[in-house]
Amino acid sequence: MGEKAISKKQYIIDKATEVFAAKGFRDVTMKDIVEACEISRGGLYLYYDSTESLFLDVLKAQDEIAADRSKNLIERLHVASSTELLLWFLKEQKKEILKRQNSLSVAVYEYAFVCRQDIKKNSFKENFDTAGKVLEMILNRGYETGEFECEDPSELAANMMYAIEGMKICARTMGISEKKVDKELLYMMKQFVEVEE
Amino acid sequence: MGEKAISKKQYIIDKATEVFAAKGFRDVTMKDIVEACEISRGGLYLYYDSTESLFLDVLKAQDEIAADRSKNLIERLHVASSTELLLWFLKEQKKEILKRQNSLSVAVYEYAFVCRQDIKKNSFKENFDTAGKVLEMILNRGYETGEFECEDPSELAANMMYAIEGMKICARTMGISEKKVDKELLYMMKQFVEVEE
Amino acid sequence: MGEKAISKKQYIIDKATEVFAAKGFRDVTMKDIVEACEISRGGLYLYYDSTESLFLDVLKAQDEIAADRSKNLIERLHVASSTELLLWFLKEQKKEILKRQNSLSVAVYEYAFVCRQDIKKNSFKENFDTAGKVLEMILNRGYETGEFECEDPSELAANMMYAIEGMKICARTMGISEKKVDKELLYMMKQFVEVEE
Amino acid sequence: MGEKAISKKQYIIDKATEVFAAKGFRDVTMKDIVEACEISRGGLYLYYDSTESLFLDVLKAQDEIAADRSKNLIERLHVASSTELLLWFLKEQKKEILKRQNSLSVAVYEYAFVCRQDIKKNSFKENFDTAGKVLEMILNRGYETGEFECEDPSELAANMMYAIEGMKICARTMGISEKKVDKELLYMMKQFVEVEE
DNA sequence: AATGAATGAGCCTTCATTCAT
DNA sequence: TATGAATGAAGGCTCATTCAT
Repeated sequence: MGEKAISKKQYIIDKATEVFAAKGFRDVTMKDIVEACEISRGGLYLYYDSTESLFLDVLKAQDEIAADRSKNLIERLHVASSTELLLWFLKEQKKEILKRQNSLSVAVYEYAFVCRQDIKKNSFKENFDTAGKVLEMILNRGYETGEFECEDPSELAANMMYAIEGMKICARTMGISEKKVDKELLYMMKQFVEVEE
Repeated sequence: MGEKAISKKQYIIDKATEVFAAKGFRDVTMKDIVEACEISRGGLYLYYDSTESLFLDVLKAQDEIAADRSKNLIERLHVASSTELLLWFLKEQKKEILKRQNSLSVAVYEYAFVCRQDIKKNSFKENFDTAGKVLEMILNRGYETGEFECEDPSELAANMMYAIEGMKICARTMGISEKKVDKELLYMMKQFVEVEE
Repeated sequence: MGEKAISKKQYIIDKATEVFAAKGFRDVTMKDIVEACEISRGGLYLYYDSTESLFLDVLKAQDEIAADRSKNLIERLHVASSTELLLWFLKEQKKEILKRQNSLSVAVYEYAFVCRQDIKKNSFKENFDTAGKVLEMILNRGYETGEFECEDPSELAANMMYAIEGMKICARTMGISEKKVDKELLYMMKQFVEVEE
Repeated sequence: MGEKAISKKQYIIDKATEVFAAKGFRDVTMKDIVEACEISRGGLYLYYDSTESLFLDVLKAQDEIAADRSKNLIERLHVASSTELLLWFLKEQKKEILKRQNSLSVAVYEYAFVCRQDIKKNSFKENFDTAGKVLEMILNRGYETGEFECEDPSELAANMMYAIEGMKICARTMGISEKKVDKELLYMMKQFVEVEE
């Protein structure tokens, strides 16, 4: 594949990302993609032969973006206080929880429900684990510096990640108010850090 | 609608429940239902004119089952220790988290992603809230009897419910081991009750 | 068929007449009839096994009504002036031309387009011919009494009937104003009788 | 739409015209069209998404043909006698009245019964009015040249058009003999022009 | 006579996928 | 590479008609 083909592929991925964010995974047809990209049906098939294969590349691109973010955060680990980092992390999570429109998360959930198990392992778990590891790092450091008071940062991180994931799905299936999210995040923090409200 | 029609409807609901549990919501066609029920296409349309209307009745039937369970539990509130009840509750949740095949939960998630907002409110939130209230009741009682040591049973219940929901969705999207579930449930309990492992 | 059955049949015909008048012929289903009659599907089939056979009986009933009307008119032939009778006749026709809602005429047209040729002959032409004969009678008598000035009452009657039929179909396909109908009817009359406007 | 698509569309219109002429409007299904065109179901939907939209294009094509004919006639207005033109006009009408098979007129009637009022106005009335105007032109000119003896060419034209329309519908609903048509047309002419039989 | 649940043929419509250009 | 017309399988839905009760 030449350079040109690569940039064309990237173009398709970018456009498709918007489509999946707007419509989820199941409702997206090849026609939707074709129209969003303003290319021909046959043209799309030169690069992707199903919405699934395209979505996998969309996910991969998202993974890279997420990985970049983590790297940025990790670099900041030593120039900011753990509390600052934690607040930043939770703020990001809150944003993701409440960002109901134009978020890929519904597409991701939908895809996870139908896709082959082995693919889930590769492309999916990673995202969740990466965030978990970042949180764990923050907690560990806070524990070391004495900012946080927790017995087992690893288990705490897991617990928090599950609760955050729970809020995310609740937001998308039954709605959740910003106030409730704040309350819950605050509750979690109080378990291991002094919070001035 | 006569008695016969009601039992036929119940028959369809039962068969459909299996289908939805096996295939989720989006993949189920009227044809699937027809075949599962071994009736004619037109015959099904006498009772339901879409998979959605049928699914709503399936949910309603599930709600009733869940309501019965809660009632049973509440009746036991005063004959069992709070710790016993809590263990029972978490065992049930664990079962639901790990029951990956033949569970309606994926169908419910999928449906929640596409359905009209007002229906979510009615038929969906309820399920989550009911479980939350049961847990809150148990925690409250444990707090009163001194079995549990928690400051705010209500917020604790919310936190636990979100984490449980998070595990549920993780189990369905990326897999989760029984060991991990046990670990997480144990972690949650340790926060407010002495546990002998 | 017993007396009871006859009256039941008449009941069905009456209800069906309303349905055909409201929906034309093609759009009427056995279900429509069943609902209008508030009887069971099977019950209807005891009497009629298609909308066509039912419609034929509806037409027959209409024919009888029309025949009665003609008889009444013919009896009046000698007690009213021809001009009076002509005016009455045209007034009736005008009513029929403009009565766009709840008229059987669309159903009749629709049926005529699809039905077997031999049936048309029997049940259909009659209606048109009966009206033509009545008009001819009136014209003849007016000619005899010197009220009308026409060379060939028979041909005049045919001409008028065609023009009236033309207005009827135009009213149903493209609309026609009452003013236009009046103008046209007046034009026809002026050809053979003095009209004071 | 490229040139190719236009000619394909024209091809479909041509085949569909035959189908509508043979079966009327209501009985025609997308399947009928597909089979007549020998294309795939999906292929037809590329061009038309209902028998109605297709029929409207069929009508449009017919309108153009009719418009061409009128233009030809009008050009002949000054090179032929009005009597000649009138005879030509009536001959055309007679042809249309008696052409019972493979005529679109039944489809047009049927369509008019079910279509939205505003469409009738546009595509339907026109046909009738165009013919009426042509007739009026002929009559007017015959009046001016002294060939015809009529007081009000406009009203005469209207009267004749209604009678012709009446014959057309009678031909399709109850049958009409050629002899009768001739007799009626002759009768109409005699009212304003000397006819040698 | 009467009921109404049940059947299945038949039409409508969409969409992934192919292929000649 | 790129196009977009064409295909046909698959699912949705309706309705005349039957039949056990």
